[in-house]
This record gives sequence, structure tokens and C-alpha cells, in this order.
Amino acid sequence: MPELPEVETVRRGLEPVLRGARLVRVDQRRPDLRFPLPDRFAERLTGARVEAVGRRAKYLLAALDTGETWVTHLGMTGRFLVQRPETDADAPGRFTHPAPSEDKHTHLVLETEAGVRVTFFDARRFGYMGLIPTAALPNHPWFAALGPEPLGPEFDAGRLLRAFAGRTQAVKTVLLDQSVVAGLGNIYVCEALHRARISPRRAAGKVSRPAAERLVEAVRTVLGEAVAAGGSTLRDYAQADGLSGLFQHAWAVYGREDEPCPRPGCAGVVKRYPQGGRSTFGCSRCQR
DNA sequence: CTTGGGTCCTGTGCGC
DNA sequence: TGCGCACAGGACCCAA
Repeated sequence: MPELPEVETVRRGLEPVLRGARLVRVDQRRPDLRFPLPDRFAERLTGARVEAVGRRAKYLLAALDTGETWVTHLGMTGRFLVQRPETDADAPGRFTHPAPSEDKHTHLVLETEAGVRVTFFDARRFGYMGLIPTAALPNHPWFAALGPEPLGPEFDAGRLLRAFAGRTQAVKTVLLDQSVVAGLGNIYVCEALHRARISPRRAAGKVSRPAAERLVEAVRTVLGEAVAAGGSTLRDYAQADGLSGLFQHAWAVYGREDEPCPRPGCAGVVKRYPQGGRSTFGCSRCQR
């Protein structure tokens, strides 16, 4: 999936066109994504004005003037496409995806009063959406157990150590638990652990305080740099404007099996191995 | 309680 | 060229 940097990048792409915009047309193409869409979903969106476009963990939040928030999780392959008619006419072929109306993976098409079209695609349909009373968001099951935002002030070594305490599970696996810290996924966990020189296989409960401090710093740096680069562009992911993020070129270990470890002075090689059914990338030389 | 494994769904890229 | 299989950013659910 899009992890935190990709979701934040999508948020930044949607905000200029959705904030303050009234939704005048909503075309819902199917009754469900990963889960059933809300009852009368299109009707409840139609006519609403978007007051703010936010993000919590990997969730996009569009607060509506109806008192509800339209919540989207992109899953693995969910994408938004923004089309401004005047821009598209000047830049044909800018979008790598087929025209929304022709694509079988187009599930939702919105149009704002200003004539901007926002299309949601999701080939694998692991994504999901909800319409939740804004006041009830913090108590909703999707949000109630989420851990701190990794780029926010609540994420620090003390809190991380408390979450790790007593856990024998590998630190890599624990970091993917959204209740420990919210927003990391497979790529950025591998990147952060490499930067912090911690083995993905180390038991979470055996991470020392200095290592936890390095880890907090590494998570912040990796995510911050990725956000600044517009996220990583993966096979099924593009920014809301159809352009590419650049961070995939900055990956130190992810997708770099058998390449030399990029850490200066380290003679190791990047290895790939499964953990919990997913691929981990790391250097066995400098990560302990 | 934690932990591991299967599950949802489709597309792509590889070896044969 | 076709076929089967492994694998892909997530996270829920259940059994042990």
C-alpha cells in the first residue's frame, strides 16, 4: 500500500481541489470495496461541502459540512486521480491510466462544483471507505487503537520501548503493528531499521534504549524525506495529480537484494528474507 | 494476551 | 506464445 508518505502525498494532491469544494455529482460503480460501502453513500456525499482534507495514519479524511467525515483507506492499490478539464486539454497523455469511465477498476467518480473530477481506482479492492460522524471518529474501530503519528511529538523512544517491552516478536513485525506506531508499512520499516542499524529479526523486547532512540530518529528521517520527495512511485501507485513520487530512487535496501549495502564503510550485501509472510530487506553486516 | 497463518482481490513478471 | 507460480504497498480474523 501506499504507506504514510504516499498517503500524505495523495492528501496534498486532493486538498487544493477538494477543500472548500462542493460535491455535485457522485458516481458509485459498485456496492463494495473491501467492505460494503456505506448505505446511500453517493447520496450522502452529493451536495456536501468538503471542509478539510486530513490524514491519520494511512487514512485520508475528508471532513464534510454534513457533520460526517468521508474516510478512505487505499489498501494496496487504491489510487485517486484528479482531473481539471482545462489542464487535461493542454496535457493529453499526462495520465498513465486509461480514461476513468472505461476502466473496470474505477469504483467512484466525483465531480466538484468547480468542474474538477476526482476518480478512485483500486484493482485489488483492498481499499475501503466509510462515512463516519466526525465527532465519533476517535472512537471508531478504525481509529481507536491507532498508535502515535510517527512525525508527531507523541512518538518517542520511551513510548516505543514501552510498546516493545516483553515482546518476543521481531521488531520489524512489531513496527508494522499500527497500534505501536501508525503509518509505517513494509518498505519504510525496512528502510528505517537499516538507517537505525537494527536487525529486523531482533526481538522487539531486546531493543536497547540507544537503539530505540536511533529508531525513532530513523523513522522520522526516512518518512520526512519520503514525504518531501512526494512518496515512492510503485507499480500501482501514483500521486493524485498523476505525476510520480521520487523516493523509490532513495531506497537503501528495499528492492535491492544482492546489492552492496549503501552504508559508507559497510562491506555487507543486502539480503531478502521472509518475515511473517512478507519480504524483509536488510544488511546482516551493519544491522544488529 | 501474543503469535502465526490464512484471507480478501487482481495484475505482473518470471522460468519453463 | 502460453502456463503456472511467486509475489506485490495492508490489515482483518481466527485458531492455538
